[in-house]
Amino acid sequence: MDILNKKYARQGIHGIVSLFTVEDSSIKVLLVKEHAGPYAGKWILTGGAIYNDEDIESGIRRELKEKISNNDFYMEQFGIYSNPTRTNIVRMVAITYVALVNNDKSLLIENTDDIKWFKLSELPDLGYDHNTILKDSIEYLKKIILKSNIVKVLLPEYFTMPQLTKIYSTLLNKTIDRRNFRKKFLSLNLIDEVNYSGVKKVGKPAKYYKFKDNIIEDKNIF
Amino acid sequence: MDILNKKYARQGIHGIVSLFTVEDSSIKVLLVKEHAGPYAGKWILTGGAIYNDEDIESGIRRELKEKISNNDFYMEQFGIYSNPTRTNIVRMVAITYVALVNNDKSLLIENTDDIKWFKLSELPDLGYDHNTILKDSIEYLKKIILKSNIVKVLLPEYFTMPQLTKIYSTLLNKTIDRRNFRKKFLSLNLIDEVNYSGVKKVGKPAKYYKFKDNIIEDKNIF
DNA sequence: CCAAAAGTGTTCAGCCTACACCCATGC
DNA sequence: GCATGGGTGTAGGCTGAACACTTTTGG
Repeated sequence: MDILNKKYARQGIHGIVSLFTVEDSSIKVLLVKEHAGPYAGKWILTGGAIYNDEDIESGIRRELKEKISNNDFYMEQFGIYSNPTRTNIVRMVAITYVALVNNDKSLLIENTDDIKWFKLSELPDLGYDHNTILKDSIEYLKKIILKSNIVKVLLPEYFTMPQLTKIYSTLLNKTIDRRNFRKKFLSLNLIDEVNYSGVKKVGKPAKYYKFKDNIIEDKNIF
Repeated sequence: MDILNKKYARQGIHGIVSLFTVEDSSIKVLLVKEHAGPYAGKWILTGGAIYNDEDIESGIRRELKEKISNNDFYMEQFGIYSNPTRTNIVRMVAITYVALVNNDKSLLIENTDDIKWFKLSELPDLGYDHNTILKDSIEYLKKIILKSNIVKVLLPEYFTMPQLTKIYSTLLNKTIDRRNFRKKFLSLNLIDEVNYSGVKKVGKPAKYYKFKDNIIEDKNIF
């Protein structure tokens, strides 16, 4: 490739990530406010331009490190947006990722007005083509949680069946029969029962479980 | 993005495609011989650098137009190879596609020694990281043919159940029960019976079918 | 009539769904 | 003991796999 040829000059790669979490039974996505350019003032997805000497996943993790304190998240590439008019400075190809992170109150490094978790039911209009990317991300997320144990990052180490059921029910946005879910999930052999007693509440106490180590499989959960 | 910043300068995008076809009950992939650079003389997958003003799919179709006469192929993006050391001139991110095309003898525009269809059982060692990309392509191809009617491009307009079964059996590299396959495929509602009589052979004559128009769905075929 | 190839029907097992029922706790 | 919530069991329907049987042709 002739690097001086105008046809190829001035291309760049954007790594863009839809980082989701679940809090109070709703899904939230991390957005930042754009400072400059044609979409200044608009909310956009996180990520940014990738350096020459890093792969895309590293670039995204670098960007997120500046924004959230928890770096233990699940991440998966799902799309590409290569329309040459999607940005108007230089030609940028967007490589898009879906990510999941456990929420806790201390997650955001700076709790300013320029970075916030948004409920999916209260989304603003996003800059660039990020409305489309986010919509596609949500669709993709629903698909992949049915095929692996990636919700692991959304739960504490020890958790109960009702907790697990609730996460799935929230992410899929539908009611799930707790009795059938229990049987199905146990049969997948992804979790082990642990001897642990949580905080006591009304009703029969729930058993606690933990995910087995390092299992990401392609089984269909539903 | 500051386009003069060295961190971002000199990046480019490769569109790379594993173009498959089926001929004589075997899968073949189109390879070209590399002329220059560190891998000169090696066989590699088709594709190339994407121009500033085109999206990736257009770039790949432009490249393929120079090589094959039939432009009616199915194409789907499946991967990204962004390791910064995968090429050694400038930093190139590879966006990879799987494609399927109907084979006929006049397919190749130039029938030189520098472009050839290779059976998967007789593959040479490929240049760059294309061995990996091709391996991943095959895996991906097997997955997607179970979820849509993309094999349409591999068949004539009117075809029989035995023909269809054979294509699937070849692509998946396993034996398929013709009776169960027939029932399953018909229930998907992707094809219509047509009133047509093919060449007569030994045995009961097969019914002919054609694909319905414009259906690409996410049903699971197996 | 027989072989060959295509098409039809039947049976069984496994899985999902929808529920009824039982069990352990706090008050 | 009773309300609350978690855990167990069962019956019906759908789907896929295995395979016996029937149909239509050529010779």
